[in-house]
Amino acid sequence: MMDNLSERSKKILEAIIEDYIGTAEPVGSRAISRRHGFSLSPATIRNVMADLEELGFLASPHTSAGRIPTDKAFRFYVDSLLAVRAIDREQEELIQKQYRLYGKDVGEILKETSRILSSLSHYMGVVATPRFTTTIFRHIEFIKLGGRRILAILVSKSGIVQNKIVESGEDLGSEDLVRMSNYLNDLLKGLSIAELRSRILREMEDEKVRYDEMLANALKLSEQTLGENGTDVFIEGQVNILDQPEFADVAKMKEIFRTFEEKGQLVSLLDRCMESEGVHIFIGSENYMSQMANMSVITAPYMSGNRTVGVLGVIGPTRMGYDRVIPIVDYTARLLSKMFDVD
Amino acid sequence: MMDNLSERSKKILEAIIEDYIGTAEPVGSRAISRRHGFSLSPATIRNVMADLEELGFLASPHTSAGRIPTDKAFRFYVDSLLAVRAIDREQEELIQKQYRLYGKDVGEILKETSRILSSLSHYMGVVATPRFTTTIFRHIEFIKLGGRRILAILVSKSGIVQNKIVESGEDLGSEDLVRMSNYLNDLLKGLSIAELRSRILREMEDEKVRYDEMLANALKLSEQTLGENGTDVFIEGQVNILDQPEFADVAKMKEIFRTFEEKGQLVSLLDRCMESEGVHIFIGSENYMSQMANMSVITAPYMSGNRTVGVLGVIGPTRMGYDRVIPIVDYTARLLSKMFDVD
DNA sequence: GTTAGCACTCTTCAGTTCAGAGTGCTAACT
DNA sequence: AGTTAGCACTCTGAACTGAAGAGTGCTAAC
Repeated sequence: MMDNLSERSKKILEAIIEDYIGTAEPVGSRAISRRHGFSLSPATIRNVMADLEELGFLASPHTSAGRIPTDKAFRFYVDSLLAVRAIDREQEELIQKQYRLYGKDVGEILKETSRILSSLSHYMGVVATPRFTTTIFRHIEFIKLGGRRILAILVSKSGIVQNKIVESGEDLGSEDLVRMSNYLNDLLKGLSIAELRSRILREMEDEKVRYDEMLANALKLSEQTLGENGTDVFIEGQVNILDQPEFADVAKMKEIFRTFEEKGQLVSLLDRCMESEGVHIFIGSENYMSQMANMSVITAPYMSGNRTVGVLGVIGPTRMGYDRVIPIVDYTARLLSKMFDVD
Repeated sequence: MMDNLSERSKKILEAIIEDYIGTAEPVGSRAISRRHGFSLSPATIRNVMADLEELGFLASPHTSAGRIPTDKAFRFYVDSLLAVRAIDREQEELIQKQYRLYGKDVGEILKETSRILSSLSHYMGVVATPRFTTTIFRHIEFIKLGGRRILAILVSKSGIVQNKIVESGEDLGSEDLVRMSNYLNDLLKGLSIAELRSRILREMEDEKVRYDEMLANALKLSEQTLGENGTDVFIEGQVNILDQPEFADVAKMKEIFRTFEEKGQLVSLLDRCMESEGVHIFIGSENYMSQMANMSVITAPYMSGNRTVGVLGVIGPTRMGYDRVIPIVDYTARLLSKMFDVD
């Protein structure tokens, strides 16, 4: 689409975008003709810029400022102009070094991942916690707290732990709970969490369950445990965007922080990239959120085995250094996938 | 100390503080003489204010602005002038209604608590996660992940779950792990986590352990599990402070967000209130952190049974509505303690 | 001890001016 | 036909100004 740009126009557009990425300021014709070796006069550049504006790639804040690339320009840049570098050997090692796997729980690892994403990109790092439904069951355990409160612990094959306080209809002893766990662990072995529910419902119909109260209880409890497991998102490096000049304004900052404090919207945004593999890029208005008007999101799903379980990424201004950030996101997703690998 | 203020001076100081809490602006003599029924002329008020400034209770930003209460003034206000109201019946119900205990894990409950604190106070809510060392052991469980990676799950009597990925020296089967859990659960029953370590070390000396490799392994793993469990802090409602006029400045906001992104300092600040019961208040410079110059912290510890396990609180500007916030913090801490109650 | 009066200081805000940056257009050049 | 120099025009941002307003401190009188 729209690829009927002359070679020269493309070069100039690219130069403008790169200047803008560097400075966050409208770029003028003079600067382009001087800084890049075009051997064209500002006047000529201006003509081209006027054309590019016509086509919707550039916009001018006002008459006598330079021009700013539009979302459309960035999309074109990312799709057609950008040569994504492979990740730096150096950065690769940096990421690996920052990870310390052992002695941490999964939540901490995810938070750490988010932190690493933010510190390498200098933007915000986000990691959505694994959606439990896509993982495979490994273990369930009930522990008696006081009264009828029972702590249910659910573990996925890849080591993700979910625990919940559930309430049993009647007073159950510790031995009952152990029996129940054993029964369920046996019953549900190897199923995906998504399948669990229907399996449990089917089992409830079974004759042997109907006459064994304990089993019925076990199934009821497991149902409670599975009910609605929201995804959470770890956002780190929010301060980084305060360094971006385009947000150096109290009102805008408020809006952004408010957006990310309420994580619901972000979750649904990230969810969109769960399906397909590889790095996704959403530029400005492509996020369908007015608050994200000047922000881009670069995401990649991470997997456990061959199942996508979650998404991670970087959020920054639309004028972010895509060539630099894309490989970081990509590599980090691969690395995280490796950690959730079920050999 | 410094209590040799005349009754009138106190009244005036109180009026100034309350005005300042309300408006965040320097308050002038005229305003005081008018708004509060002092039947004193501005000139008289001015004389008193000059004295109060002399004594270090007031400061003037410049010649012709009004005056601002100092940290010392707020301290005096909180200690001597403030009549802490009991919590509103209405608010009490509001808090209770917002809590939904079942179907959540402890982490979510704490985050929720922090959210509630922030939404009721309109400042920032903070909740430090329980320090595991002060809780009582209930259960340990090992689950085999891939290879030598083992997921260790540790549960305290009050239902706090901690999980970690640990590495075993050799390849252990699932049955081994079950035996190990059973052995440890029996061995460590009823001990406080703090006592666990020495108990384990003592057990390692025991003859029967020396000749049973499995037991030795179990102890080693449990040691790994116990090693360094950092406290985390949930901070919610950071956006709320953006509404405070004294921070409506990009540089200050950056500083504040940076302070709270790095949670270490905050943890050590909160730790100071773990020892003694009841509500603690730290005003401005009392926090010994330059970034907290204009902020106050109101905290209260929460318990499990009769042991303090963590701290929660509210962070806001020094000119916060102490009379309103103190009962909120107090009541929330009690409520959270009740949830961790081991009947 | 209290207060009215008044000179003085300092901030804030609305205008105003001015330099600088960048554009768009026209006419000339290759 | 594409490229370029020249120039008038527009808009912003920074610096300066003056006036209004708020508040103080001091003095002298009540």
